[in-house]
Amino acid sequence: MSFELRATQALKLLHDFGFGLVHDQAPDLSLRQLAVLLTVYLERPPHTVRGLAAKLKVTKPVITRALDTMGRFELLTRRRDPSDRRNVIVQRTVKGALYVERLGDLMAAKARNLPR
Amino acid sequence: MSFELRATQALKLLHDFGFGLVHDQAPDLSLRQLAVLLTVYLERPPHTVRGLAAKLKVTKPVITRALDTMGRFELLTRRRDPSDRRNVIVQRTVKGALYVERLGDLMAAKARNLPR
DNA sequence: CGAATTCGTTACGGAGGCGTATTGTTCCCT
DNA sequence: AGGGAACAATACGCCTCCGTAACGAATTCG
Repeated sequence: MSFELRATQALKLLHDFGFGLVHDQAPDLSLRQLAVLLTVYLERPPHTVRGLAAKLKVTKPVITRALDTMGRFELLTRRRDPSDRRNVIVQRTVKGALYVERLGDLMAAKARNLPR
Repeated sequence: MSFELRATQALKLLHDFGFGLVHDQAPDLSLRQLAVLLTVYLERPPHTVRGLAAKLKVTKPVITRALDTMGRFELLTRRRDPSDRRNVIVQRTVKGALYVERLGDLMAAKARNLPR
């Protein structure tokens, strides 16, 4: 099992994947929002607004708004940190987990159809 | 050279890739715009507004606007079809080719760092 | 030739994005 | 306790996006 993905194959994968998402009427997230979502689901908690902003090198309102939007889709939730009530902890949701899982499956499926 | 990309690996790849793009201050394109761009650069010409709209299952103004935006970044150009002057042909640009190439390279690089 | 069709674009009202600057809480520290 | 720092959210003005509907230009067809 190797991952020697040539650039041309990577492009086709990206194309097919993006196509699948647009085609499926999935919420049209921006690359930034996607990066936030995947960070929360792939990296180790806890995730704060400040931490996410620093990690992505964007301003805090960008994160707040991304959480607003994706929260509306129920892909994420916010919770106040009990130990330091200034902080907001970003949490996963069932819907979000399913959505992320679908992303992975879709991409893996598209990778399977790549020409050698 | 195989492409058995597991879903979890696909997600990490997507995460790293999105991260790289956001980090590099690349124009924050939406998934739709990315799909349009890659279609033009990967599929065989000619590409018309109508054709792209049909292929992506979106309305024509969506394509027009995507061309406006990416045209501003000089990633694409429009040209009137001489043989049927109702049509607009979407064409590649040097900047666009470089940008797309960079996308492929970035993704291939991220794939190389994937855990087995 | 004139009417109907086919293009891409534009207009419109509404929604959401941006960065900067400000606000309200909560915590820290002396 | 009280002043300052840290945090997330909000306000602001501006820009881009959306879908629906209307539009002008070009072509096709009767």
